[in-house]
Amino acid sequence: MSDLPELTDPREPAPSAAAGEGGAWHLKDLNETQLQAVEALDGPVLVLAGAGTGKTRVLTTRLAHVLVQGRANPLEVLAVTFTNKAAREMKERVAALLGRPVEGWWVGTFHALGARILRSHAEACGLKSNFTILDADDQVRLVKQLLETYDIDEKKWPPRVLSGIIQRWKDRGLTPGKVPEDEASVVAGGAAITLYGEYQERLKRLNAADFGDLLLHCLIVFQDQPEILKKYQDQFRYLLVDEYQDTNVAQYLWLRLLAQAHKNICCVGDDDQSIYSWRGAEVENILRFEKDFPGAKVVRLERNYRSTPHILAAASALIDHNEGRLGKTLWTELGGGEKVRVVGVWDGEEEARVTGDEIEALQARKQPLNGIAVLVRAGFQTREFEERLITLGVPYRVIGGPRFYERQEIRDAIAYLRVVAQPDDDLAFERIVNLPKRGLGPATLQTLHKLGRAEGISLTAAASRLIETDEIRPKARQTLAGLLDDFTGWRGQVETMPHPDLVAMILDQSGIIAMWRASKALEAPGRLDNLKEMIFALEDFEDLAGFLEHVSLVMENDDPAVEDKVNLMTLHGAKGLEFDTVFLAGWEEGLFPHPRTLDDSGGGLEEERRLAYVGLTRARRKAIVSFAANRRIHGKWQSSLPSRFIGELPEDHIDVRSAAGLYGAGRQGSRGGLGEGVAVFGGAGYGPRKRGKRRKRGETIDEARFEAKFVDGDEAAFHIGDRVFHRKFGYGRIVSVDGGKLEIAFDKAGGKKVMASFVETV
DNA sequence: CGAACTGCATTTTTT
DNA sequence: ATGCAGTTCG
Repeated sequence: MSDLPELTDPREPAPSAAAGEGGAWHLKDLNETQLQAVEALDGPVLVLAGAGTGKTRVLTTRLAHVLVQGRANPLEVLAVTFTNKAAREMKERVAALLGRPVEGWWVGTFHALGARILRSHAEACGLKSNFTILDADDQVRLVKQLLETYDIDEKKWPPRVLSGIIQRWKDRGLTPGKVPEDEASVVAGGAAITLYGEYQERLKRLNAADFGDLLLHCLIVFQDQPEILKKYQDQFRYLLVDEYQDTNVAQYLWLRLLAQAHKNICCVGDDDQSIYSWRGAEVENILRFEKDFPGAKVVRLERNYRSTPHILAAASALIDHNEGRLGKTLWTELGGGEKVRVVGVWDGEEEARVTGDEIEALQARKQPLNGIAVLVRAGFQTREFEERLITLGVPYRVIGGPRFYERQEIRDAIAYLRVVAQPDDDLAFERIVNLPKRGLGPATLQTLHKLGRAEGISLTAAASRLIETDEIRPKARQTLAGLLDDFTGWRGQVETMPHPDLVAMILDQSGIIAMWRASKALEAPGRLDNLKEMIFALEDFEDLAGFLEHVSLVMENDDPAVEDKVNLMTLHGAKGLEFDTVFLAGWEEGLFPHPRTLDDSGGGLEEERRLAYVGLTRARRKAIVSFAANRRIHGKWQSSLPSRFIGELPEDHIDVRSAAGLYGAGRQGSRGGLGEGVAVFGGAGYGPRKRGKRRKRGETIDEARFEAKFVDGDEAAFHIGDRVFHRKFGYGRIVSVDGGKLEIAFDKAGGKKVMASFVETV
């Protein structure tokens, strides 16, 4: 395990039938099955693409092939993905294959394409073409409002939950009228269905659509207006679908309708990588493909170009425990490589320490940090690794954190823009009517709501009427009039002023810039920076509307992976990525498989297992699975057993290094090789030896050991106002001291709460 | 209006 | 433990 294994030619170009045929330059480098998948242009095709089998290459080559062959022009090709990232990649790679950019084609996410169609036919489902797209946050707010108006107990039916229920119905293509009786009467005591109807009414009134509507409304339009459907059916000669195992019913119906005329639909996916059932995905779609599209050709991509034989064997054996798979047998011609390492440690801290040491060792051997990932089941688990990497001074990035456009100040700013662009957008109006504080409190808002509801008009409209009356106090009336004037003024400039200037002006005149300037909150400077950044980002868009569409549909996390950093992310976040070395942390019962998934009769467990499979198959050369015997979850210490998935890994392909006794005695199906007589972990050059005494399993751990870090640390040496240095955040000044925690205003990174042990005075 | 207090839940995440 | 949301008090 000193150096990475020598691999026999990782990217051996597969000789194939196409290689020799002149002219088909874009087909060279494909292996035989890949070629089949690319060349089967007529009729329905299902490509079962195992992990690491060159799925993206097939997808893009096929698209290029359709165009090169002159089977269709770009307008006649529909290619759908789930993420903007995947869509972008597809565009780039096809353009690269063709050696020229492609214009006007229909490549995008389901939602973006749905929105594109809907903008042209909005009136067919009761919207105007400038409808607003609501994000998850808006959806919940709206549901909450409805709960208040209908006096439903929010404690009993939290808005988030109800919003989720509505969303799931939409995922299944169900309008309020189509939800089955028996289901409707049961869910949330029958309240959910009523709410769903009202919710849809409200959306229409707001001239808004949520994400689910982008597809659902398309379906309705297609159903009510066959001539519109026909137009698109005829137009799309070739359809290509990525990650088919992740489609929900609405997406399935949408695709099936559009594919009806030419039936040239190619779906690519892997049932073993279906990990999104909780957000409406139906594996059944892929399992049923051959029935849905009679005469479908099925191509299995089974040759793996990514991982070593041990990793592949371990992953295959694991996933083999699932039932109802379409079944694939991955193989590779790669040679060499280490077995999958399975590491048992005492607790989460040790897990982080050991992982960190291993990463440092890789770093010392000049392995790029970008090629290293630590994958965890749940987001909170990244924290321990972060802390460890910070102390080691190893650069890292956390993938999947909060996103730019979800920040409060950005959403506030956007709300202003939304009201400018779309005066019916009550949700946005409400968000900013009293922001910054201008004395338009709940009383005024209530009056507005009442009037709006009575007259069936938007809040903006209600406001302009209200200021003509004396139903509200003169002061509020004046302020409101001023605000409306501002909006009118801004709207008047939309056409004439460059939009970044306009937005800068709006942010200024609205007072939100001044608000943050005046704020003495720790994070205020950072917020101002973000607002500036947003104005800067506006340059990239044609106009305000284009920007708003981007914000609603493309809430992306584009972290340019240019810097060399270790990647920390959840298993879900890792799908579609690959790394030389993958650390799979926290493989314990009670954490992974996650208990919340286990009640659902077996299906949940299988999805967790697929998640494990996804994790393992991310690794090119090295996979290290770890589990801790003790872990603190939600502030409580608990001891835990190794995940059942560890027991499902084939003995011949794993290398177990666990401290003796860390496997609980009660572990079922434990094999002799595990737990007893194995090299005691820590004896083999694994960095600092544990201090403190060891406890018996099940006994509460010595909390003092953790306290100690702070007590005998230099906490006492910190005072408010001190200048300090932090490895990650740089220089800053202490704002408050709370035991082992410091609040620091960093010069660059803004306000943060950090552990005293991670900073030093300067 | 804002600070302080209380109760409560706490997987995964895209669009 | 922690953070968030809702409530209460000054």
